[in-house]
Amino acid sequence: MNTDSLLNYISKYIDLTEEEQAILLSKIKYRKYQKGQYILQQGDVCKISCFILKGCAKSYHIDKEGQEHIINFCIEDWWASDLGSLISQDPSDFNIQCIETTEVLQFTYNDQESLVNEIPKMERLFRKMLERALVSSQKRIVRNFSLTAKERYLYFKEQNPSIDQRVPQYMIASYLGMTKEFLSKIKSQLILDQ
Amino acid sequence: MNTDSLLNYISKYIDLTEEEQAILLSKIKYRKYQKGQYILQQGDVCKISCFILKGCAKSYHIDKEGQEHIINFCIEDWWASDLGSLISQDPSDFNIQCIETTEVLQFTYNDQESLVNEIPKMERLFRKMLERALVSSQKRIVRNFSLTAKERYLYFKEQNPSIDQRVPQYMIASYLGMTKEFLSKIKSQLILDQ
DNA sequence: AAATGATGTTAAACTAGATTAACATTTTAC
DNA sequence: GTAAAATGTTAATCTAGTTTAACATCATTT
Repeated sequence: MNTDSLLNYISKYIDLTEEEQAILLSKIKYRKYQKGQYILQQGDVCKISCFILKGCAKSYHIDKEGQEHIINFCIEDWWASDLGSLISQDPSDFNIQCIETTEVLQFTYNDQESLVNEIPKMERLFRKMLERALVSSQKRIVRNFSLTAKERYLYFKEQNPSIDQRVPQYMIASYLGMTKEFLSKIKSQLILDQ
Repeated sequence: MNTDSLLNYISKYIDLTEEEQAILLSKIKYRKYQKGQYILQQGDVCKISCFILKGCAKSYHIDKEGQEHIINFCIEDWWASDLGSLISQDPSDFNIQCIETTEVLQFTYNDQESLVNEIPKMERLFRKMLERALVSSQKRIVRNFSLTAKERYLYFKEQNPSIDQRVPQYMIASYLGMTKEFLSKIKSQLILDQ
């Protein structure tokens, strides 16, 4: 179990002693998912947070018309979870499905809460992570309202060149809130523009 | 300075001793804004968080076409701030303007950070607040993608009947990501439907 | 009570993006 | 290496929501 990238990630926010690191790691479980497998299925209660070591997953919602809406791509050094379901323990509205073979370090919400009690400064880590996630979520709402489909794609591509390469185009269209046909049109226009 | 509603709000998340409450209150400043006044202006660095005691403010972004996009309505027992600017100390992309005479309890980010150091369990409060805010922000993104304009309005009205009454209709349209003319059309259709 | 500004309505013309459907290309599995 | 599945493209048609513009109503000030 390679825990370096998790410890490295955490060290950007807080300093942990060797003992604290040991406590943290004692709560963690390594798991490997094959492409296509679900980390979470809509309707199930979310029990875990996953730190992605390697691979890629999509978290998405299926609406009442059966349409898939991608909320996030989860890649290396990101977290995959449904926070809403995790804290309420209500059934989730989201699926999290691996679109590549994906290796994660996971811990349960209970372990996360007891971790916070044993190592109070972990609270600060989670607070800082949540701050950043909230800011980026709010900014996304603004972009969805104020940018055209083309502008949204260009922004996405600029901010996430690696995801743009890595993920099928129809999923990017879903993430950006447009149809795959329209994104295809946008891309062919962009080539003509050059 | 009436601090009951703030203390009551906090008590839903954590228990503070009398001394801790005193420390908290020592960092807080009461302020009254008149209708039309700005708590924050786009381009300024956000220095404070405001807990709303009474009144209502809108936080909004003005895009490059000059269009206003309302991010949130801030009413009693909510917070008004631009977290992104507050944590980065970069110029804000948002305005927060009072649409009623508004009374707030405010504290600076520095005071908030030192508060967290003096009373570590405040970290938990902020974490829990952020968790809820992030969940609701993510759910809003999903709604914006998966619901029609009419459905978004009906959901808003159901969840926020008091804001629907209290705030001019054209601002609600902006918050919901549609034009005021289209919201007007939706509402007249809804009356016919009955 | 008249005037001004803010808010809300209606309707016609328009458009960004969706839908449908047929086809092309790439990847995967056997 | 070929069939099947997954992904991407193109184009015609359609529609949810925007734009524009004129008018109506309500609230506030003098």
